[in-house]
Amino acid sequence: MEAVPRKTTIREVARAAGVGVGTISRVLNSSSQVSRKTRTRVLDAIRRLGFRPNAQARRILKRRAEMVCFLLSNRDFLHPFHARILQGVESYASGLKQHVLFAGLHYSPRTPPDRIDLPPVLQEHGLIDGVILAGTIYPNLLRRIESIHMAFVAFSNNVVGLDEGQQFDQVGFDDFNGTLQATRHLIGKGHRQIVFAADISYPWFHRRFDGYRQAMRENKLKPVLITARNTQSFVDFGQKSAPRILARNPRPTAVVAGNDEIAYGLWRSLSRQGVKVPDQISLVGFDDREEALLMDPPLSTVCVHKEEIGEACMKMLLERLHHPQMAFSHRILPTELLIRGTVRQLP
Amino acid sequence: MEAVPRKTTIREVARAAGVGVGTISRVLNSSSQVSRKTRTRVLDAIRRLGFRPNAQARRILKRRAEMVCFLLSNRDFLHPFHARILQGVESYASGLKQHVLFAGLHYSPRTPPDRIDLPPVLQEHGLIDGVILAGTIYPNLLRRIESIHMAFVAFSNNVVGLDEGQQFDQVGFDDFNGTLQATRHLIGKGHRQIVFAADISYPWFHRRFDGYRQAMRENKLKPVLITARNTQSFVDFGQKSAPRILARNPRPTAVVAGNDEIAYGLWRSLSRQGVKVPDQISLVGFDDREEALLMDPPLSTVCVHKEEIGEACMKMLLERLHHPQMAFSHRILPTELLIRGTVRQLP
DNA sequence: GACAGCTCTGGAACTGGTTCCAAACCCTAA
DNA sequence: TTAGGGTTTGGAACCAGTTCCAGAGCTGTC
Repeated sequence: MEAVPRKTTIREVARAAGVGVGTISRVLNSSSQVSRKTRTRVLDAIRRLGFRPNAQARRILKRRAEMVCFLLSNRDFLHPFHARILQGVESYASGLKQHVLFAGLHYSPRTPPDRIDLPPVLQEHGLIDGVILAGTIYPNLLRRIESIHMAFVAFSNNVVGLDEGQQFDQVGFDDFNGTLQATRHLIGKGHRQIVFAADISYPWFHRRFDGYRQAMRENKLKPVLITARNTQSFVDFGQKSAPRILARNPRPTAVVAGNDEIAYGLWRSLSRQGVKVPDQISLVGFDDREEALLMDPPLSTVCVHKEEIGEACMKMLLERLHHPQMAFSHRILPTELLIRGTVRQLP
Repeated sequence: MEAVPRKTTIREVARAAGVGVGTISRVLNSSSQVSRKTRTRVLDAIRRLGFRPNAQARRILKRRAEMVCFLLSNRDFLHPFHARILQGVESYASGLKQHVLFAGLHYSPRTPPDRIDLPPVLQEHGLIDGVILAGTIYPNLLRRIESIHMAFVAFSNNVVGLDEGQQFDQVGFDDFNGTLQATRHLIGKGHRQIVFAADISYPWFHRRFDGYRQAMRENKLKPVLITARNTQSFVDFGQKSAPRILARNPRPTAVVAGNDEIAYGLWRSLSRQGVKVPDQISLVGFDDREEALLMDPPLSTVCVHKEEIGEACMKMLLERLHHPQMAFSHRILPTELLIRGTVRQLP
């Protein structure tokens, strides 16, 4: 361990190695021709002086920050779902020597775009090359980001209230086919009385409902939507919708829940009333959140590869940065049905 | 919306406002004296040209990146516990116009310090001012960070295998007093047969066990440690320790679980065997994780203010940066006992 | 009217890298 | 020995800010 090697500059290294500053730069960027002899001499000096190039200085010239921001909007806590997307972004990014800044933002969908108070990262210029938008995204935020001419990619499943015309880069997963597949699976297991539980005023639940409905219709079955009122959370929604499901006549043999939290609430409420899952009622969730494995038996659910979403967002953002004129793209990743313990084969 | 205001520089603004570059800089940094008249003229030009100063350039001169890195070690996923710490860091930081980079790292406790392959952020120089270490921290990582002369603060509860001598800035919460308080609470409710369930080879569980033991001893009660073998997770640990608890004679009336996941596993296993919580056995957890509220009834647990930890880490790191010679500090935040539904008053 | 003392301002020099051009160098062939 | 080609190298100019110093401008007092 040597003593405090404070801020050695490229010029000092040049002097120590007896070469010009340009040569040091060439060695550092392993670009173009430097003779083997000079190269080792330079590398030696670098090691001796404990030199590490100042990243900021390079960035000015390169006109690239090699940094992107992961912006989580309107979430008061970083849920594992988004945390995994963030991790996907980070692990892909770090492989390409790109860095990821984390920032949070709270705003109202009704604030005019130019009034949205962006976090400090987005106020400065040149700090980041682009943004990945996660959390709930309203059109005014999109317009705000556009107005500062910042490249961005949005995680599209939580985009709300978008006027059709608006075009931008987005990555999401397939809500529709997820429930379509899950419902077909239930039908394949002999179920006929299948209901769907969620509040379809959320656009993603609406898409999931459409998938469920499609599967029901193609089998000439009647789709039924179950909702609950005055709920404080998705788990609560699940709990409150349980009695409504049990009250139906004939009683449903299976439920497609809008997401795993609803499924969890449903399961808890059902078990409390002595209704066994899957013996008396089968259950399928969506998202593959932590709750799925906390249930007993573990929940069959539609799995979303969150890290992959993050990776795809980062990849798309980099493409945008390299080709600013490129047409906008919307990538939809497939989902996967995870068969665990909450679906029973009917006789 | 004006058309593409690409990279306006301070010199262009100076020309537009008919002043020198120094004046622009002075206005931007709201430092020292600039006459009211000139100031408004400059601000006007800035607005007209849509000028945003380049952050990188300033950083070189200021010798401050105004950026720190949140480094999550040896976790293959960003658990809500750490996610909340990250959010605490970010929200405090952004108030002070500091930025937070997220990075992950995997390493073995046996890798020699200089062999640890740090993420790109830490390899460059001047990109960040300091690091906040979260996740599992072994001594070799601490030495590695020290060797690159980077300021850091560690979240101390997950520091493992530390030789006493090593000094560094750390923030943690009070494992010992948490279980001490929780156990006293149980005793106050009339419980006498209380066991503690966790694998105390983890240092934090050992500290929690010590707190439990202290409470038992000061009431002349015999501490009992319950463990389980071949477990895949904490939840599994809880499940597997349930039969061991029930097998004891006399049967315990209460359990202090090492954390909420163990408590959850315990609860699930107990309910499956028809043992009611809290009617037949009381239960207290630790950490106040999501699982606590997913239980039925919700779990009484020792609450840790995670955002506060993040905030304290950031605050301490900034102090270190301003006073590099300052003595090391170790801040221990208090915990809070959350009384919910899993503790019964004994007659 | 001269001089002191203050505030305000312009712009050169600077930060620590990269880029590029011209010059030096090396080797081969005539 | 010299010309010609490619390779390697030095260093000035640059990027987009900050800092600092000298000087301009203003006011007030003797």
